[in-house]
Amino acid sequence: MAITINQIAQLCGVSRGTVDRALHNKGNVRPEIAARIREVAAEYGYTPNRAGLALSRASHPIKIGVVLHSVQTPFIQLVLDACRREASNLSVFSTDVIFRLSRSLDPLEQVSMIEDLVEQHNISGLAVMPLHSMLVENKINELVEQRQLPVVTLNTDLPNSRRLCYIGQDNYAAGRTAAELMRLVTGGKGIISPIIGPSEYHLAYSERLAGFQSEIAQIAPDIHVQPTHIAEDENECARQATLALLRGCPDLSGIYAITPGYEGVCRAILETGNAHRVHLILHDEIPANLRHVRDGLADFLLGQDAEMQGSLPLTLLCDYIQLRRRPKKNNYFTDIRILLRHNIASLM
Amino acid sequence: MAITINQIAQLCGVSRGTVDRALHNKGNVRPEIAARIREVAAEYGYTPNRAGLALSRASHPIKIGVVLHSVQTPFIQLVLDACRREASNLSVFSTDVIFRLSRSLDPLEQVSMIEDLVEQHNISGLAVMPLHSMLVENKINELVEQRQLPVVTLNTDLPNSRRLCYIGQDNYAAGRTAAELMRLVTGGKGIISPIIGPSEYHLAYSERLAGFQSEIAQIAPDIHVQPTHIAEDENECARQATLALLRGCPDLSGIYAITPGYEGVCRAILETGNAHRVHLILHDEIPANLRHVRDGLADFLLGQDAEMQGSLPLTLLCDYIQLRRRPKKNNYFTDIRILLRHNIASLM
DNA sequence: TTGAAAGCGATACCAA
DNA sequence: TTGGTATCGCTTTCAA
Repeated sequence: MAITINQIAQLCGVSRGTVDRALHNKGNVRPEIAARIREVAAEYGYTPNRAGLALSRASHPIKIGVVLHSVQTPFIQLVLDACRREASNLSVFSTDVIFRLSRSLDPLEQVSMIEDLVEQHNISGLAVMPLHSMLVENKINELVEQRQLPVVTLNTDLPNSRRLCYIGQDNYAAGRTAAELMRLVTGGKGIISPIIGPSEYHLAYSERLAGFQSEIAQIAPDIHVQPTHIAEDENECARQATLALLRGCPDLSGIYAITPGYEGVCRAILETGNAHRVHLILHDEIPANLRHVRDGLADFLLGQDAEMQGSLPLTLLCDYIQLRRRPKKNNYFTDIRILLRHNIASLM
Repeated sequence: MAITINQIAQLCGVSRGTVDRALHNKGNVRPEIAARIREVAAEYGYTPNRAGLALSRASHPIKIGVVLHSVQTPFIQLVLDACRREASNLSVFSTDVIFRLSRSLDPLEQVSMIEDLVEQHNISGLAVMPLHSMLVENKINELVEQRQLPVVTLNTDLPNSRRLCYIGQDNYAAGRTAAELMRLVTGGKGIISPIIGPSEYHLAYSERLAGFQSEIAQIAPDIHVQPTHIAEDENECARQATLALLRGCPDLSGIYAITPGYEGVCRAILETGNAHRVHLILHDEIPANLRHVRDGLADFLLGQDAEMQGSLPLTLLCDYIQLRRRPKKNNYFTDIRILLRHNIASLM
């Protein structure tokens, strides 16, 4: 059993209250006594008991804000689910989580959501899936610098901001992985079209495409890459674009579906009836996509760990706020999961 | 905030002690009052507050036993690390974990380790990586039936025992996945040799081989599978066997290394100098194997989630013991991870 | 059969 | 600048 605040008090011949004040630098302790207390605490490796901490906080829970966008997409739904689950675990530690969810890609809206959490709800930490905009970046930096609020980014990063850390995929590496898999199934030749939705505010998407293109150029110079851009990452839009693509390019060897709208892509392939010719690699480990892999329409699925993207940000913030424990890493890259017909049974 | 035992007491007009006795069936409560208390608890969805639970238990921690074998192998080391980490998290819940580790494959020793934990240490739950032996199976059943002790299996299962659940890979599916990958890289023809250590007491190993063989037969009938059995899952033994294999079969297309001894296999391939001809698929996400993938010696690595295999058994046991919450699933299959050069950067 | 009280570890607040 | 006390939710023990 670790040492407790009571034992430190006894060892130093003072009361618990004094120890508490000394360890939290609240003043009102004679400097030499404070020093002695901190010394003893360090010597015995004092760590506050979390059950005690939680219980004493029961009437004044800590609040953590979560800001997500694109919540209508199935993958972000999974992240949100994981986040809610972890939130209910954290209620054990007397920590409340407040959600602000958006379906749009509007940086102004995101900034105002953050402001609302800070001003109205007095949060002690923020987990955000940031839009790729200076407005958001500046707001994050302001929170960190002027309010000492810990901020973590999830799913998509703003690497130049002053966030504590990032939890999510290395999207560039995911794109490179897709390239290698495409080389394997096509034999390294033919025309491939990545299909990508609007990526202006969504760094993750453009990184996947860049990784794919750069890797194909290196390992399969005989593959011709011809991106298809769609106006919205949504099924009908994706379907129309895929239909046009398949008709315009009958000898297409492969499609790399980078952004949501997967159902639209799959329907278009089925409708044009060349399911057996076009190789297909999809992102996002959602039930519908798993079914397409099982049924043989898609060769591979690239998954990312929704569970970890939802839970780890809250865990890290909670540790930071309660125990002042800084995250060990700057980037917590989640797995780049490769799923095919043979290893998805336990996920369905 | 969930309802507390105090609030239930007030609602029912009795004291906390009475509520406690009623909810835990400790007797000494008038039946009609007990019924009323349980009714109110159910109505308001009472769940004990874990911080309170933990704190009150601080002086009498719950004890959980962990029994592992093959601890000298690098993968089990990772499982053990994860297990230790989770154990230190659980100390928050006033739960102590006692380890019994073995390097051998002796069922008698495993049984006596379990007995020691039960008799001498009075554990309230057991997580075990079981040997494939009736001795172990009977012992597990005895604990469950005669002592109502919850038992979970990890890494390797005894599906016919009365364990609460299994946490680990679906090894048969892992073997099938290896088969598909081998088909991809070899083009579906040639001679392939799975290399496998002693699997008499180690169900996981024989399942991988069976899965591999059955799937190859289905999807790549032109591949000839020719297993190599080695006497010990250890490097020098594996090296000798691999050298003999490569010399005896110069046109070998692929090796599927199923059990530890990977370093030996890799050294043998490098020594005979045909690193560029033989395709290689390895199990186990350990640092040395990751390096072989990075360096191009191995085509694929099949990983399993050591983290989850170490932590989930303890979490589930703790929930079961403290909250009487039964695991939701009979099998918690961990990911069958496919790793190649492009998606391992974040793991190294 | 029931209730009251102490204790677990930490924090907050009031009184000295 | 300090110490004492109440509080959080639950279990355990002792007394009525």
